[in-house]
Amino acid sequence: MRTHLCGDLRPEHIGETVSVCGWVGRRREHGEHLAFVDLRDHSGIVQCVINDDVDVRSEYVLRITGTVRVRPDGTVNDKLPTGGVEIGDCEVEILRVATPPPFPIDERADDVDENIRLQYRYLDLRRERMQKNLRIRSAINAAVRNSMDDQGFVEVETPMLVPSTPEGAREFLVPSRKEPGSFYALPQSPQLFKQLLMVGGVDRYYQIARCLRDEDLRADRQYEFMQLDMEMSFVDQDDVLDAVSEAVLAAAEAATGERPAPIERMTWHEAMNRFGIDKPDLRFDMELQELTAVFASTEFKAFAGAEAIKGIKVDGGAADYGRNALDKLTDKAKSAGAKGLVWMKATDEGFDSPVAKFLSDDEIVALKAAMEAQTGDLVLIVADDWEPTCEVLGMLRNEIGRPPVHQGPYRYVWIVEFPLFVGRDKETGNPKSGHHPFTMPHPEDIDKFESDPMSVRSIAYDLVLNGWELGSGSIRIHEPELQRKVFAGLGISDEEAERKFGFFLNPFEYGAPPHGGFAFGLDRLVAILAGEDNIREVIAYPKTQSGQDPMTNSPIPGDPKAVEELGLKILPKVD
RNA sequence: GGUCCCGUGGUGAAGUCAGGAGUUCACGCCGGCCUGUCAAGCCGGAGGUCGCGGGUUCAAAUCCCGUCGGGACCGCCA
Repeated sequence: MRTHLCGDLRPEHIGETVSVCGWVGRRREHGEHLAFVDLRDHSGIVQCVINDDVDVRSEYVLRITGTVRVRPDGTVNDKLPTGGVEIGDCEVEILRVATPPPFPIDERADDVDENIRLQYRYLDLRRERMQKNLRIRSAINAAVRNSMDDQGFVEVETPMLVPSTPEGAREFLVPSRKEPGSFYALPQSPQLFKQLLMVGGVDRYYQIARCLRDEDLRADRQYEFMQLDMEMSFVDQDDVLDAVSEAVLAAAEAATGERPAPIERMTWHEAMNRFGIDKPDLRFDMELQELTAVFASTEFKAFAGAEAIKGIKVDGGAADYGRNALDKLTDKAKSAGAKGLVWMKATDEGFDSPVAKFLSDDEIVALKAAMEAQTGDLVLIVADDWEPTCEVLGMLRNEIGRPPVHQGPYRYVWIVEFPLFVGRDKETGNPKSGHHPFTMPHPEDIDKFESDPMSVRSIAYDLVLNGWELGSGSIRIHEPELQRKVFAGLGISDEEAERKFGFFLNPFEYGAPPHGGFAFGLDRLVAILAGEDNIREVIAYPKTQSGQDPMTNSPIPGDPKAVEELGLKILPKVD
């Protein structure tokens, strides 16, 4: 039907007779015998000059055949890539008329209520922004596949109907028709199957896998999302990090045209200490400063005896944060678990602060030096145990200084040496897994299992980009001895382990190779590389925060017959 | 489960704090004029249950209560 794409026409095509197909973006009529039509397809728009009286309106679908010609002097449009040429002597074929769209099919729809964009997603997708995002996504998928193929990985598809697993995210359940009362689950990840692929001798597996989790949605979370899932045999941590880095850097290069520098590494402990979070955004400073020594012998009760005292400095922030704003920050700090928040505004003499009178002159001087505080700076201080102190200041640091996620340079970082155990179960008091219970403990820390379990590190790692967690992985335990030891640390008995994880661990008896792997979220990577703050913008048909699809109105009530056939009974809703 | 913000012709906004006739602006739409525009221009027109329900009031887009929908975040996401 067509010889060229609208956005591809250039002066080199002058004189050619071409056919282009697309939608009417805009028409400008100048009486009966002259009209300009901007015809749009995914490649861009081109101006068509129509001398006949043809009734074409917004979003009509046209095939236009005409001659490419140079635009008359003074009418070149520098804003358009095709702006040097136009199609003249046009023969217009109306392939389909169209109802006027509910919103303009251009960048002005960026401001339209997202619910309306999603209700008419097929129109939203016609826009340059969405076309660009879908194509970046496609390019990233292709680059990832190529990179994994080049590195000798084998793509294997794992099932979508899987057994329910006892731990982890809430699952979507699928009722079995043949066995009423029994259910499949949709996979939160191919974890079980990929590790068994290692037992199966696949050696290097990958999959661009759809994963599903029935947890509340966010800007960076959808019920269903895509992961580059991979697993490798006979490797250590460096092998996995190298392989994933290669794929991520190739994807970034495909999306931006520029290959990022090698990805730096940081231990979890350093990330917490310097940035107060395990997914630090390295695009801005405002690092946590160590103040414990400054107040080692303080009289100030809120600081005395605290395990850790740390502060952050907001350059020139004294003027920006009035009493009201500081109260809000304090509330936020408290709701994040802080006992309180001390704010101090640096002055020429010392500090303007409600607590300044409790501090000695030496402490004031030492504090100024430690924070490198200049007049006009705002200093925020938290004193508590080490971890909550770091976490609260990390939250405040992000709250105050973090740019939109797409802005500025891309800062990738590997966070390594995560703790094996994180927190304790409220009921049993047993430690909980940081990553999952099959994660390899750090060999140097194995003797600390009984004496100090919370300090045991693991061979688990996260990949972080601009403060977003892209994904995580670990070296897995492949020896039953060590697995038993970790289960013991988690308070899981042999019987419970057999009941909960036997189907997974028993195959390891047949010769599991040492192995490890990783999975990272493609939606998040695409969003950041496409300059979007929300993964819905890089997903063709996303769900709203309440899990609805305004276009299809799903979810919808089940057909009573189908429900009955599945052996289900719907109970009335209870509050 | 929680905190905060938002809901006004097809679209985006102003009006809401401080109640007084569905008022205003821009875009779009329909009709007319117009032979070089490009977010074309000029003239005219249509289009609204101010998300929904209740309350207060002589009077509610505006105040109060409830509810629905959307968004950001916390919890949650081994």
